[in-house]
Amino acid sequence: MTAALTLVGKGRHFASLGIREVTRQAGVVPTSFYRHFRNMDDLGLQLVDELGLVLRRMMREARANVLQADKLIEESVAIFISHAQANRSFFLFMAQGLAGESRAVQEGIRSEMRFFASELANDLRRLRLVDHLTDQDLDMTCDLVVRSVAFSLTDLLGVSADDDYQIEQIRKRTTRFLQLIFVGAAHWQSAG
Amino acid sequence: MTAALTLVGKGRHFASLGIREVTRQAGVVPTSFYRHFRNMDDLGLQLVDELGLVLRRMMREARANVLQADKLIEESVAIFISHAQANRSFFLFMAQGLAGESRAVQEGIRSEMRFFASELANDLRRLRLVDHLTDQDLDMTCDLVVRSVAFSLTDLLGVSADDDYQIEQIRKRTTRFLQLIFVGAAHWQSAG
DNA sequence: CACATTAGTGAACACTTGTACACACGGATA
DNA sequence: TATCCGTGTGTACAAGTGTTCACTAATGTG
Repeated sequence: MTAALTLVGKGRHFASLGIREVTRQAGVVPTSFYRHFRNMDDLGLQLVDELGLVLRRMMREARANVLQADKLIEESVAIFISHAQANRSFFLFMAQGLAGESRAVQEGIRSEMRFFASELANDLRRLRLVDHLTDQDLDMTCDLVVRSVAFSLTDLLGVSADDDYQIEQIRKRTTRFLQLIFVGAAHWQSAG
Repeated sequence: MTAALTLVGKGRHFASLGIREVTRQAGVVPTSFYRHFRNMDDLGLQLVDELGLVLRRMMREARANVLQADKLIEESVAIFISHAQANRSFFLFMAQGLAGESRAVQEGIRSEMRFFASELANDLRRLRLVDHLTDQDLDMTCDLVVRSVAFSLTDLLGVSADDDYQIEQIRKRTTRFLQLIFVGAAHWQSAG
């Protein structure tokens, strides 16, 4: 699995990886592959599971670090970006998988995103920041937030990991996106 | 090119297509490929160019059909969805290419999206619907709109083309996303 | 008409690919 | 101590891969 991620990190697309290629990168003979996975789709699914762990760690850190509400968005975006940098290959895999070849992987990633969105909704509810929204409207808002962040991810992964200027631009833009969405949410009742 | 799109439409990922595979689908001998393209990346780039045409046709239709402003969002989303259905393979290719293997294709698609967003900004400006926003804020809003719609695209392409119920759900959700964003934009000044 | 250009053909090349099979080693269990 | 069991190895095979080259048939231009 690490070998596959390494190749993805080098710019390859997961869908174009072959069994021999992955085992070669892992420094192991091709037949060993079958000791662990039935095929590449299977490997992809196990990667999705690990992706879940990465996301949960990220949420935990965000909850621990975001103390005062007024900086909530900025802090969260910063944490997200630093995690995306630290696990670049993982997030690359995630971005690829969303429109990938395996329906199962696609569904898995989508489901991780839904989970993430619902956790976000819980947190916001708990912080009593969104009392005027119905549950349904809050879910929608969080869904949109997660999608926007996920899309920013593809921006982020498109620039080189040490291009601080561009990364800062992406951070600012993502922050403003979320601010815009929350302004919308704050005034939603009047238009809903 | 049609052959490549056909394969993508059948669920294959563009990055995993080979020259022989594409020519086979095209009913032509492998060597003929080189009469038209230098390699698969080249083919991808030419597909991006054609994608531009598809998008432009879509914008033209939207401009022609969206007459009264109060239904602007709903109408536009509907037109987008019907175009996405009519050119499923093209949009599938676009969704894949955003996180694809070829940096050039990636950049091409991104640039088409930027163009789309800037045209949208022009239209909104012309309709005098957003007089209170600075150019910069309007650009940001349109960027977010285009991204949200693009993400909905991956939802849409994930369900079968004749699952009317699911498609209707996606249409409604996308519409509400955009409404939320525009509510945010309408009140942006107070928070910006 | 002669000619150049374009698109397609078929054979050939040196590799790479997925997968099967029998086998070998090391650590845990009984 | 003997026996599994998980992991890795080496060999093998049929099929598929990208790319080359020289050849041919159709097209439109002088």
